[in-house]
Amino acid sequence: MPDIADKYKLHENFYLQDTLTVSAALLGKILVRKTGRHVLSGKIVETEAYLGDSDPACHAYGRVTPRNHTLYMKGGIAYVYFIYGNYYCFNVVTERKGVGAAVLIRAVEPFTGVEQMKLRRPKIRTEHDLTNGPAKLCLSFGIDRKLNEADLQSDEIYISKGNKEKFTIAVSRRIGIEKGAHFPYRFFIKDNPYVTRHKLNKEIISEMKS
DNA sequence: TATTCGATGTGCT
DNA sequence: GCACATCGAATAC
Repeated sequence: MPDIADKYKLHENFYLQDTLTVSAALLGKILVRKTGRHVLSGKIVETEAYLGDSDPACHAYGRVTPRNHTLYMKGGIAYVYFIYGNYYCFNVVTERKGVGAAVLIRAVEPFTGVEQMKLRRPKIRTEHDLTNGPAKLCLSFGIDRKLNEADLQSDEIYISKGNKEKFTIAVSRRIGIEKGAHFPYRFFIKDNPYVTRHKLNKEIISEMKS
């Protein structure tokens, strides 16, 4: 069943651009997840770029393995990995086949399907806790390893254009890593309440307008 | 409010 | 064996 939002899906060429460009450009776009009759969606408010086999923080650093081979596929698919024995993180693969780069979606602002998200996360305290973190949003959106390598032109998960609002993009170091930690590869919408709460929010390296 | 710490399973060395 | 792109409960203040 076609959905009105389908015609606003980001074109596959969007994902073939430079990874830092994609990482910043994804802010304000809408992540859409369809499960059964439900449509869950949210505005992307925080991302991190992982630049491929030359970036020591990227899973593609080093050899090709069963886990990271997804990263080397053509941009425009999902890379979902399991972490810390409990959680999943959702990435968008970028650039040409063989580059090994991706953008981690770290936080979204819920748009539709909030009640369904709450059913999946009955213990949250505030609405922010639904999606202000990479593993939290995967829980709320029902994203797990079954979506690894999913085509972002598919209906089960995709990203569409947002509205034309203007906002300030802030840039900081990446969160939760040790190798390659000093690179300014984290992008977030300044002052958006759904951004991950972190001390790096006060250590903004640069800003730009969307 | 800020910081610490345990849970947990998988992939790679 | 150990590191790990996290979370949330417990603790300290």
